[in-house]
Amino acid sequence: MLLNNIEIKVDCFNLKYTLECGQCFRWEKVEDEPNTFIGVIHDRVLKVKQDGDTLYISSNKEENLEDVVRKYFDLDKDYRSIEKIISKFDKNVEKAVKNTSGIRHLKQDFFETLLSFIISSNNNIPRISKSIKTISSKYGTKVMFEGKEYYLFPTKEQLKDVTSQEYRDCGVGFRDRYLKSTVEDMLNNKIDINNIDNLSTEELRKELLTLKGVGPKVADCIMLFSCNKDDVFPIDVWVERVMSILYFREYKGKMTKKDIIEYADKNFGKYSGIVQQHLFYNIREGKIKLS
DNA sequence: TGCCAGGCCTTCC
DNA sequence: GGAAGGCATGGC
Repeated sequence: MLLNNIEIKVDCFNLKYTLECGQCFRWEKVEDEPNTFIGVIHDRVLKVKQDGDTLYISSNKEENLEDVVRKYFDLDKDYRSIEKIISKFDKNVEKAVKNTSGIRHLKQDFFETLLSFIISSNNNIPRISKSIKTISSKYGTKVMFEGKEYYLFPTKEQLKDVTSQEYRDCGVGFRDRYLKSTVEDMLNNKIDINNIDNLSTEELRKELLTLKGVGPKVADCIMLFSCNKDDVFPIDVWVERVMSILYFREYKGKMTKKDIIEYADKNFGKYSGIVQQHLFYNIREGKIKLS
């Protein structure tokens, strides 16, 4: 038993759904320990177990542990009320939320999320995770936890001299030059990360789209999973699929991304991102049937 | 073997 | 401004 174990009471929170719904890539399920995950976030390793309405947390770093966890898992937002509100949008959302209640949007590190979702484009989750793990172990800071080595995601300074070829050696494929270019831009403070909270969703999207490898989908994911912007609606192949089935059946697959965004803005509004995440997870896990 | 993956960039109209 | 093609790599 570690000295820095803490317990936190939670409501409307599902650890498994939150970590396995595709918004993060650095958590692993612990074998033989039910509902327990280990992940590297920000400046530390976390081991988190959920048992009912209690989280049991240990870490290699005690400093501000509860604050870090509360912020990372967005524990101070009232998701129970939000789920109640969005469940009234329509029967599809109601059913999806019922299936995957307790998904929360993480507040992940901006730089890590930026690079992770550049890597995610036209890629699959296992390979994305593998590439990020390789980059971290090559260039990030080593930390020890429970006798094992873990690596923090590298800072932009730690990636300063990494070449395109070296990124490619980490398995990122053609995205190598996007990473190189974006790291350079971040080193030159092209985006002021201290000012992100002061920007509107539109202002921030505009800035993100100036980075190589960041298109509309990746920009929306970054804003949703690291900037607390809940009013975005990232559209990937899965979301296109689920929207086609649930809301655009008469279009027979001919609807455009613009059609989908307009529908989300009009019907899901400032909760678009939360609705999106439930729909995404439902279709990907087969909880909504393809037909 | 061919298709797909949490798309984006470039080129060409 | 929109459409089409190319792109690394691993899993199935």
